[in-house]
Amino acid sequence: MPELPEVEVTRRCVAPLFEGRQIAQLRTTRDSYFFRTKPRALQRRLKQRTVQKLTRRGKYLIASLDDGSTLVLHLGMTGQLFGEGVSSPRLLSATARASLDPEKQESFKPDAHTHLQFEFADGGPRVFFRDVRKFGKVHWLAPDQEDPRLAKLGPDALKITGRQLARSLSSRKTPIKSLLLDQSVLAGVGNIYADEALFHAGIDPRRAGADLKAEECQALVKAVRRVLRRSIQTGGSSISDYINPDGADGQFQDERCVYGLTGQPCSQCQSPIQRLRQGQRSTHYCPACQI
DNA sequence: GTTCCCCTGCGG
DNA sequence: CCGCAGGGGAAC
Repeated sequence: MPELPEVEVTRRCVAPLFEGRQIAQLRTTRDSYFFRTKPRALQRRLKQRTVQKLTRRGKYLIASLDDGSTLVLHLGMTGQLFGEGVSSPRLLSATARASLDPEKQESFKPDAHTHLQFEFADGGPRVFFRDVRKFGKVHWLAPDQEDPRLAKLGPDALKITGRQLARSLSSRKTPIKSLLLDQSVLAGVGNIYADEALFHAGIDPRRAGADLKAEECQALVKAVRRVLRRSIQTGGSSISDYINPDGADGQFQDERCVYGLTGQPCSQCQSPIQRLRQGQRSTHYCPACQI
């Protein structure tokens, strides 16, 4: 679910809940694919550690700890990281929601999908990591230990230059849409913002990477930056699962031009937005505006 | 390059 | 019942 903007909004919201606080205890669910580091080991490694800084690389959140070790978090498709006290029905499944009394503003209670509960020594608000589909990941790194996945990330999508992009695309016959999703080319773009950026740059998602001219690469990185910045400003996109850690919906979904708008008239030319399959993901684009 | 997998829930 | 979903990794 979350792409760079949602991860960045999440980081900004929860950083104050992590930074400078000592973890007293970590509660977890039972072992699953979610845990790259097993629950027991995670609990042992984090106990008594103080979080110094919460940073972001691409779609990863990285907590640096006071003993030089690192906690790496990825939200996957349905991951939610938020502080205790948030009251939001969207955190719950439809069935769980139905059983809630809408009158009393009940705050979130950890449920079966709440895989991490950070409890702090100051006794203040806990931090929860909830993930229904468990495509999210948590991973602990010893001091100086490198994560091969992080090492493979390309330049952050907010920072990559047209020149850098052009260089990565040369000699690639893969469709540009798929290349935008490739985190080793640039880090942070996912399915929504890839489609939106290609629309704003006027580029057909099926074109081979190597086919893009220098000016088009320039236009594309500008479009990528514009949609990502704008989405961060508006609190991200709330389409199905995502909500801000402060419990509010993002607003960027209202500014979408193509994603999830199959059959709707293009905002520029009124042609119906088309949908197609690339890899296992769907792509949305305007057949008239994007060439 | 595709294809399939991980997992759960929703909506047609 | 089926196909769909802001992700990523591994196997053909």
